[in-house]
Amino acid sequence: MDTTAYNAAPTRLRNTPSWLLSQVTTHAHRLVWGAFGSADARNHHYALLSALEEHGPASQAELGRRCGIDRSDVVAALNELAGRGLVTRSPDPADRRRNIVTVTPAGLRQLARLDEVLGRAQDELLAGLSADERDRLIRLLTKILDHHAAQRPNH
Amino acid sequence: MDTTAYNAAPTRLRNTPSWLLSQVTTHAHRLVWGAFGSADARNHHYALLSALEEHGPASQAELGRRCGIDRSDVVAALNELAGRGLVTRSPDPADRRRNIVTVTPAGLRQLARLDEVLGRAQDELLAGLSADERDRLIRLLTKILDHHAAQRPNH
DNA sequence: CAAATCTCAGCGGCACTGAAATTT
DNA sequence: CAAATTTCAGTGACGCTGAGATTT
Repeated sequence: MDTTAYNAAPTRLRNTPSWLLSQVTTHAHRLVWGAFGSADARNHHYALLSALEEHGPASQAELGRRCGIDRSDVVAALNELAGRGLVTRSPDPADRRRNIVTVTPAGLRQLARLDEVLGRAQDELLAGLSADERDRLIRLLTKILDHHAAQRPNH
Repeated sequence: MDTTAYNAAPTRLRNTPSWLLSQVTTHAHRLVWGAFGSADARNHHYALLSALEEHGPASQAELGRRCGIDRSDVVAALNELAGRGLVTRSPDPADRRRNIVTVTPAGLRQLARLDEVLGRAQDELLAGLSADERDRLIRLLTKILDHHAAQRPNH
């Protein structure tokens, strides 16, 4: 007798892309959460540190746009990062509505740590796929994302 | 100047499968939520109705296992479905720990309604992909899911 | 006794809304 | 004036935990 959950899932669900996506994303979330938890971090922290490392200092609104994080959640995540000395917030003299957020050396070290544990989580997540299949998956997901980004520029 | 969010996303994120998955799943959730909302339903409702339609009456624990829904959330969703006459709960005479959950004719009509709106949401979600690419995506996601189901039988 | 089932109360990450205060 | 930015308070779907009561 087959006792696995997914093999017994209703045909309707197994044929529905959005259901497959959410199931796989749940697995991914579990793995990444475990990996980041060992470094006391969350998804938003990694995204924000990545954006700051790649593009340099930025306003909170810009960070939110780049990472696809709501303005409100950017505030909360930056509070946590700043509280631990991983980023600094300073007023923008050129536009006093804005904060300029900058990543600190400690923030860059944390990012490197997260890169490592995150890589291992990806390997676990995709353990069932060949290198070719992983490439194809990334390309397909990127294509969907780009399509919707074109339909729905910024939020 | 390019003002789209996803094209500007950090390279680290765009190369991380789990991030791509969660972004696409967020889009999917928005579309499906909108579709189901027009029929006053949620994801769990569709999953449970699907399982009942395909496999016939079942206990709550079995429904949870089949659909990948936590026992606790099964209770809540069935409360809502039963309250609207879409399923019935009756004690199992053969094992009095269990309820036997059965879908009603109204539940089947609701399922048919949901099938229709859900199909349109999938088309929107995958509008950027060819039929071939959609097939490939489904196969890749299924392969990941089956791999983890084998590693992690039930829950 | 151990294990399974149903139920309830509650938590936490994440996406999101609405509104206020400030500045452009 | 309208629009953008930061911030806060709060909501809601969803995954999950722990515990109690009942039954096998």
